[in-house]
Amino acid sequence: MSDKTYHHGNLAAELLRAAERELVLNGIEAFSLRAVAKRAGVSHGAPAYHFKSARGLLTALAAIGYERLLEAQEARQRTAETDSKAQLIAIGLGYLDFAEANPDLFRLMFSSEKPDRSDAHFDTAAKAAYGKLVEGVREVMNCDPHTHPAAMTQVAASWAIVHGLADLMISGRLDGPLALNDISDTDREAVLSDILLRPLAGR
Amino acid sequence: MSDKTYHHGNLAAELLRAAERELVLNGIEAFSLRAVAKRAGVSHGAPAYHFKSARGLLTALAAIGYERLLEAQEARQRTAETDSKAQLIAIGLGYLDFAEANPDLFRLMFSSEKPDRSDAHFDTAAKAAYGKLVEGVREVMNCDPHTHPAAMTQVAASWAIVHGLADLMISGRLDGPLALNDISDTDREAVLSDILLRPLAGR
DNA sequence: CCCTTGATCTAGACGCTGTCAAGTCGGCCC
DNA sequence: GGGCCGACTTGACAGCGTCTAGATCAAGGG
Repeated sequence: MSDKTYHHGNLAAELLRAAERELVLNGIEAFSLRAVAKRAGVSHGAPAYHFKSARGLLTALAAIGYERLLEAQEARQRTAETDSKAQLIAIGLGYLDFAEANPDLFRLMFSSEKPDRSDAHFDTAAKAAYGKLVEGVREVMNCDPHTHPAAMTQVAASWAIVHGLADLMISGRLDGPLALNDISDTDREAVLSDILLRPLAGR
Repeated sequence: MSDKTYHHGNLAAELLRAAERELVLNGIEAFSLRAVAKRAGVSHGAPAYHFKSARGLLTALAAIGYERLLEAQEARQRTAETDSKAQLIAIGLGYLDFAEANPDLFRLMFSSEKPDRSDAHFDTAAKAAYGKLVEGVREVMNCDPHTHPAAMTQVAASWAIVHGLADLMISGRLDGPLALNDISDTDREAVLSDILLRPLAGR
C-alpha cells in the first residue's frame, strides 16, 4: 500500500478506506468529507474529483457494505449445516454479525438518506443481499416467493425480524432485557432459530 | 396561538413545533437549527436560550415523540378487542401507525445519536413506551418478563419484529415484496398477528 | 415616576462544513 | 520538446452550531 507515486495512485480506494475509518471513529452523524481528505493526506477538494460529492462517496461506501454483508452471510452458511433451515438461520446470523461488526456502516446502508439508491453499484449490491434472503426462504418453504404471496410474506417477516434485532442491538436497546450482544454464538443461534423458524414450523 | 407578546411568549413550545415541521420537510439529516429559528421568526441564537444546544432541542423533540408513540398505541388498544392477544397486536399496530405517520421523528428517536438518552424527560418517556410492550407480553404469557427469561425473550422478539417492520417500512424497503404500506388496516392486522402471535401459540 | 433587575432575545464573530471555479503539477504521446 | 490531459491543490463562498456581548422589555421597589 501507499505506493501512490506522490501525485497519482489509487486515491479513490484510499478515500474509501479513510471514509470507513472516519465512520467508525466519529459515527455517521459527525461524518466529515474534509476529515476524510485529511486522513487520506490529500486536500479537501480531492474527493470531489473521484466521487462527485459527499453523497457519492457515501453511496460507494454503502455499496461496499452490501457486498460485505453478503460475504458475512455466506461465511455463516459455509460453517452451518446444509439443510435449508440451518442455511436460513445462517443468513440471519450473518446479518447480525455484519451489523454488530459495522454498526455505523449498517446505519448508512439502511437508515440514511445520504446514499443514492438509484446508483447502479449500490442497487446491484443491495439487490444481491436481498436475493440471498429470498433464496433462503425459497429453499425452506420449497416455493418461489416471487410467485407465491405467502412465501413473500415470509420473506418480509424474516427480514423484519432479523433487521429489527440488528437495529435494536446496535443501538444498545437490547442490552438490558435480552442481552443478545454478549451471549455466546450458540445461544444467539438458538434464540434466532426460535424466533425465525417457529412461524415456519406451523405451516 | 401566536399570542407571543412580541418579546415574550412560549417560544420553547413554538420552537419545538417549528423543529418538527423542519424534520418533516427536510428530514433529520438536513436538519438545521438556524432554519428552525427562522421558521419560528426569531434570531438564530434564540434556541440556545431555551434548549442549550441543537442536541437539547432534538432530545426534547424525541421525548415528545415517545409520548406520542405511547398515545398511538393506546389509541389502537381502545378500539381493539379486550383479550390479551388482541391488545398486544394493538400495541404493535400503534407502533407501526406512529412510524408511518412520523418517519423522521421515528428515526430521531431510534436511529440517531443526537438525542441525549441520559436526559430525564427522554428517559422516562422512552421507558414508558417500553413498559407498555412489557405489559402487553406479560398479559399474553401470563407471567412477568422481569422475572421469567423466556418471557423477556418474547419481549425482545416482539419488539424486534415490530421495530424491524416499522424501520423497513419507512425506508421504503417493503414497497416491492410485501406492500405493507398501502394494504388495508385489517390486512395489516392479519399479517402482524400472523408474525407476532405464532411464536406464542406454540408455547 | 424613575430606575434597577432579571429574563429573553438579537447581533456579530469564530471555526467548521460541502461545493464550486480556477489554477497547478506530473507523466505521456506525437 | 511541446502540447495535452488526468489528478490534484488552492481559494472562495454560503451555511452551519456555538459562544459572547449587548439590546430590549416586564415587573417591581424606592
